[in-house]
Amino acid sequence: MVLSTIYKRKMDKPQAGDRQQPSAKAEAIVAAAMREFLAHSYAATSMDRVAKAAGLSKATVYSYFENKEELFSTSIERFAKEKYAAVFNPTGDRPWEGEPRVVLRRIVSNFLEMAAGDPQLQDFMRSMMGESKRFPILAQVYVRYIAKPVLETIAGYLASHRSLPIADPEATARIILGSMVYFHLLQEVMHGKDILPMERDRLVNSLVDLVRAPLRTSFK
Amino acid sequence: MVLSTIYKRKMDKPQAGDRQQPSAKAEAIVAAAMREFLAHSYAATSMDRVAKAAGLSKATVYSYFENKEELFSTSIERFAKEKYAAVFNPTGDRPWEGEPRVVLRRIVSNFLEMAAGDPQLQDFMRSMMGESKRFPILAQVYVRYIAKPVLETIAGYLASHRSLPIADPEATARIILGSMVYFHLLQEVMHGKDILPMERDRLVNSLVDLVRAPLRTSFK
DNA sequence: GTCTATACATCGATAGAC
DNA sequence: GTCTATCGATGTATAGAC
Repeated sequence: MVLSTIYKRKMDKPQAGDRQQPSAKAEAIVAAAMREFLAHSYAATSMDRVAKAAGLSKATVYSYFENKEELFSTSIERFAKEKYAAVFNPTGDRPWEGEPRVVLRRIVSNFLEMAAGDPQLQDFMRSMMGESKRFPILAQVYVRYIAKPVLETIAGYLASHRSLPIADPEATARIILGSMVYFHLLQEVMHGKDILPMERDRLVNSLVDLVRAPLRTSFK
Repeated sequence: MVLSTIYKRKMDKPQAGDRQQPSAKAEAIVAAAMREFLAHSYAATSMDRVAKAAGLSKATVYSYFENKEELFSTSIERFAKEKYAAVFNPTGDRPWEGEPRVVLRRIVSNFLEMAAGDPQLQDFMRSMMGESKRFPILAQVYVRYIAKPVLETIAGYLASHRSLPIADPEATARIILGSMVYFHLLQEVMHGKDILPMERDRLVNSLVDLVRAPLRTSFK
């Protein structure tokens, strides 16, 4: 079930067309809530704060959303789907064209650079992880709309280039995405870059080596 | 600076020996706080709840710890250091002995199995990530006391077996640990195992392939 | 030293004026 | 429809009794 469909239902004579055309005011509330929730976490964000950020009174906010939990779910789900487009469509017009090693380098490099420079994405990861117990369905929105399509795209690419030495494309996609995300989590989200410094290119190089041409020398 | 050294200082005549020998009551408070904070997150855990779980009054808790933030930091830091021992010393008496592919398989397999069966570890990851903005120093405790030694151990192992086809042991250690942790985050923490099912062994096999002997067949 | 009782603030949510 | 004002609950932290 899509969370954004459970907007508050008014009891008195709902007009036809209400559902397909959310008001501009509801949009402003969601936009403000998105910013505030991401910046200060669910618990530390008061409804007064959201109302003020939206330029409305708290009562008005409550006339559009049933309660705090629904507003949070709606806002974060919206962000997840918008952000997914950014992650999924890397910069550059034809990111998936070219020689496989070049493509993989471009994809990984773009992701790491984009993630490191996007504080909102770091806050989003914090929210997702931190609230995944209280809002399990929201965590699954992340899995379904971000992780799953990205994994499928990578796995599909690996599988469609049979010349690559990849025995299990789906598992290899997990390795590639997992390495990137955990690198981002350690360096940026967990503030580890001063404690565990590492140039992005070293990770990129080692990941590209996953699809390296087999060596000709024998050893062991 | 180690957080656990900033226990509340009494203003009246501090006795020598107080710092090296925390009272049994302080230990009980930390133990109770650890359970409650991990189970319900920082914001959702009240000091009343901690006090009740410790079998003491709230005023007594405040006589041992300056405030909620200090108690949280102390408790989570304690958990991080205790848990580190469990992650770092996998079950089995000699986990690092044997043929490299066998060793790697054992290490990865043990980690994934242990992580999936430990709800407290999942809660710990949620807390670390979720509170990494409000408590950046605590996130760095995770980096310093868990991620760093694990990465160094893996990298050291890879580096000391020069026959392995590993160009950059430190970056490869990031790939191995990142793949394991993100797998755990997706499947368990983010409740993704029903949406993105995958047998652990498929990830294990693909990771072990990282140190595979180079193929003899040429292609492309 | 430990407890009970309470001060003080904040928050989610709503009633009622306009 | 939107606002102001407020209610009731809860939470942190402390004063004061014992």
